[in-house]
Amino acid sequence: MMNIGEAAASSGVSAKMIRYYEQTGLIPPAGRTVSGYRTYGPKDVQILRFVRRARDLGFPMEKVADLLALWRDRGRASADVKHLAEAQVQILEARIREMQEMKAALEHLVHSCAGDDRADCPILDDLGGRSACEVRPR
Amino acid sequence: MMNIGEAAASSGVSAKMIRYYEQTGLIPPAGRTVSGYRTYGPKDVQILRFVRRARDLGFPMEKVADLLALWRDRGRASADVKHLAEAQVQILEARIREMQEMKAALEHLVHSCAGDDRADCPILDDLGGRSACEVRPR
DNA sequence: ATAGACCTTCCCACGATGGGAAGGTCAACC
DNA sequence: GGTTGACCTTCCCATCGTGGGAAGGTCTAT
Repeated sequence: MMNIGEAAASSGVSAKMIRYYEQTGLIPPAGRTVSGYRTYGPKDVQILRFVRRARDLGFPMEKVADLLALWRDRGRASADVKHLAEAQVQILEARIREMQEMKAALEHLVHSCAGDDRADCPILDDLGGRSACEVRPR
Repeated sequence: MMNIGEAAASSGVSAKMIRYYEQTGLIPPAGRTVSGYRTYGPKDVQILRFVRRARDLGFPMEKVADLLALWRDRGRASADVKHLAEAQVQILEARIREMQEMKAALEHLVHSCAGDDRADCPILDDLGGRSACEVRPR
């Protein structure tokens, strides 16, 4: 059994976040010592690592909760897990595309700018609305 | 001269955001009618559009403020603008890379999962920590 | 016994955005 | 003139996930 600090160190989730996850119900309340300290066993650390890894894959907390529920459910269908993962892939793809568009637009402007000590600057001209080229409403 | 609603419609910035930008000092305080309504002229709308476009390129508000300052500064060096833009490109690249890594890891897992009605699921196994493959600390 | 490293709860902040309440104003129409 | 509906104002709250820090309690080692 370990303190929250040790659990944090061995799971990669900060103590702050562990408390937050507990508070929001993502993870079950930790055990407590008589003096009120939270206690964690290896199984709890495994749960924390699970959360950490799912977050590293970009899942929002809500989806992490779904994944945890499936993890606990011995009678789950792997298809359900796969669907969650595929949906997440699509979300990532959309974000990547969006940012690539930004990057392309920005690089275009960068290339057109001399970048010297003169004031003339196509980047500012463009932002100022000289040639409208809507990127896409956020 | 127009109301905030019209300024919002013709700049693509919501009325809420226009007030927020004013409150945080990103844009100068709008004029007011005797009854307290904010008033906007074409120049103000141009500023709003500038902000909108810079945000569309992913610049955080702080950098938008820098860009606005350069825009107003007749004696600027275009190199300063270009540096801001290049830094932003690098930030976008970093984010894109990060998300591509997530996506690749996730796709790998997706491909290894049968996605049928059986409980066996390599995705959950991986999240559960069976085979560690750190993605990278956030 | 005291120091220092831990823990607890509680509140605040971020970045940008939206929602909504409570109340004032304007324009148009009868 | 009066009413209606669309606008405007300010103010507060929520998001999402994370960190900072204060005020106070606990544990461990010297």
